[in-house]
Amino acid sequence: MDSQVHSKTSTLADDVFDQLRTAIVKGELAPGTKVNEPQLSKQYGISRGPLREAIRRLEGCKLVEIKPNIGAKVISLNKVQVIEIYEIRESLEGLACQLAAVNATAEDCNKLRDLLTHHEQQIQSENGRLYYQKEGDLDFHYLIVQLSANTRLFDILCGELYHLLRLYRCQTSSAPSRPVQAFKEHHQIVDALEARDGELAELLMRRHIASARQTLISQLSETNQ
Amino acid sequence: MDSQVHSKTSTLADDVFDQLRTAIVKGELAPGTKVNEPQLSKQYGISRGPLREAIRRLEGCKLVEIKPNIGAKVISLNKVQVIEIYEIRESLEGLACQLAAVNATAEDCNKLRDLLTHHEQQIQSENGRLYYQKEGDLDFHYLIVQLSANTRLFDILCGELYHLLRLYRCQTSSAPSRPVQAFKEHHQIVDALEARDGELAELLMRRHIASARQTLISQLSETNQ
DNA sequence: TATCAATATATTGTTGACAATTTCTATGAC
DNA sequence: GTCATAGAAATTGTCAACAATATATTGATA
Repeated sequence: MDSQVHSKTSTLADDVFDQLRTAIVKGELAPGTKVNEPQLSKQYGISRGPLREAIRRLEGCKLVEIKPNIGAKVISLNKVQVIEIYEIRESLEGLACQLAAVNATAEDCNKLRDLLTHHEQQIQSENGRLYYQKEGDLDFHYLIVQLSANTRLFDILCGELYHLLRLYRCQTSSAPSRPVQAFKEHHQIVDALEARDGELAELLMRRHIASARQTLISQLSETNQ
Repeated sequence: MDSQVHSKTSTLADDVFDQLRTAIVKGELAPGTKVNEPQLSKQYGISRGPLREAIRRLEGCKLVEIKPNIGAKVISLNKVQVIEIYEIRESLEGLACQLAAVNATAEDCNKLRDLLTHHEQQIQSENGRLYYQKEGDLDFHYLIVQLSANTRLFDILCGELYHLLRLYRCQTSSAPSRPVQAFKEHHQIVDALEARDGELAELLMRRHIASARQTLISQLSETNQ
């Protein structure tokens, strides 16, 4: 029964990769931070071998940049790069809506409604507002991408781009700046999905993300990071 | 002058990563192949340390899959996954055209024309036909993505998805099946770019890729790989 | 002959040591 | 005080050895 009690299901490199990635995405390892191997190997209680493997994997994910003989640095995004990501999001999440409109069941749509209702409740209280702004927005988008049933699309958006946006939000301590409007738009998108109107859902989603991008661009002209 | 003659500009792990990635994308390391560490470390004349780092980086790029205590395997795509990629291409290359229409200079458009003319000449001879089908098609798309000036878009398409398509073409020994029609469509896209009509360029590109996807889907119903 | 267990071999995972390079520090010249 | 240089310290790159696990082989049994 417990025949695989002896075999480990993960390696040290895998574990540390997960921890490092989480630390980077959550901002605990701030963008631009140098990755110090002796320090981290002590901190995680492992030798430098598996640690370096984890760092190389992060390099493959483009979460750190390695320069020979110098070391790895946590990536840091400037506003131009974030705007690039928003352009891609607009395109890809439009696709996600199109596909989701075909796949989503009534149950799926209810789930989306529940999520929005829950966010609405959270947004009432001031601390909840913070919660919604920080994570809730992406939760909604996350679910829709799942409904697209396109695995690679999911990987690109939920496994890469959303991580980077979280990173950037930590980096700049910024939150989505139009939560109430966004909330309304989210409901409209679910309306379209329920009506199985993929074209409309795509249009609304693209417009939704384009608005957020516009907000970012206007911020760009103010400060210059 | 030659003060940096002593410092290496790349590590063994970097070099081997490049070689392995090329080998995978070119099909020399066939999809599904097990990555044998002792064998490869002998072949490249390095120890297993940097080799494993290179493999971990490939894992980050999703070109190999590693199972603990078992090893790495070169990824292999099935048709469903390729169709997923085509869906994403349709979306992202539409975006690329939109952006390229804004950025492309007259010179850039001439470059695109030259490329197509060159392909036209190649396509005359039978062996050239093979060349065009194998690489020429992607060359055209590559250039347009460059003109989009969106660095991350370039990374996703040219640094990931095109690699995977090459991989798949090697895997199945298949070539794009509608080269003449594609050729015509390419010219139409350049027409739109020259006219600075981003909307039209996007429409044409999306239709162009959608056609290729349709061809794939009809092949899917015949054989089942 | 097929199946299972025990052993042997090969492969992967991990570590610590050493070499190569960079970064920090202190000394001295101007 | 600033700058350059030489040496010291720290960090990265590489390797070989060992431990842990998986795979292959052998032989015994039904």
